[in-house]
Amino acid sequence: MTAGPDDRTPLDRDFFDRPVLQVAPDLLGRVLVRRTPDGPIELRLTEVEAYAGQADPGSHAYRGRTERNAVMFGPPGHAYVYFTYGMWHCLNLVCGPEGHASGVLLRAGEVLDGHEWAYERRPKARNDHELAKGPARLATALGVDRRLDGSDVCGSPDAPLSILTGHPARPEQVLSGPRTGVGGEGATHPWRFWIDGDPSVSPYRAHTPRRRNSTRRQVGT
DNA sequence: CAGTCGATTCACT
DNA sequence: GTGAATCGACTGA
Repeated sequence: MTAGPDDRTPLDRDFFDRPVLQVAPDLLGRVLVRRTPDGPIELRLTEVEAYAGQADPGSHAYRGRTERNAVMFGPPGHAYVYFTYGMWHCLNLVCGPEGHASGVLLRAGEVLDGHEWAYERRPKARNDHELAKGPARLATALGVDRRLDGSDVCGSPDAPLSILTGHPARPEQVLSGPRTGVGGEGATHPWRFWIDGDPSVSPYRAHTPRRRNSTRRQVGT
């Protein structure tokens, strides 16, 4: 690895003001810094997914702007954090021009620093590679919740979240495939990107339609 | 206003 | 591989 002098330079907003399919793979190998009162955690991104605005049936922005997804419609370089399954958070980075509502879901990464704090939040992780192996695990390890929704990742160097240049993955290291857990039309596009062979990359799972509510069990034959 | 279900994870068979 | 956990946002009546 050639540790250049610029690898800790924050990415500027122009980096995110590009088509999401360009930004997403380009985020691999970059370093996400999460600063908390406890201390900083640094994460090298190894897996991401692209969500392509209002035209994308798999995106939260598909049915237009709501209170929850408002940040996606705002300027690039901000965090979109949502709460799901009643217990998890997931972290996205908004990209493309304002109003375009595209974003990149940060699905996995390798903890480079701050392991102590990451394990404190993820006591079930059995090794370093499991700390942020999956989008909700990543957000948990980093202590990210809805309070960080809208947070600028291209802002001050003391901000709660920022993205550094890192060592971007070379194109030949990057693989792509269908998005995890996305069903219907949105399942067909290979808009999930990961670093080939990295142990922190999460396993692929097809979309699983939820079972019928048990409070309304089926009656009759 | 009630019903449905989710860009998931974990325990268990 | 299957099912539970758990709650807020969204949908349609």
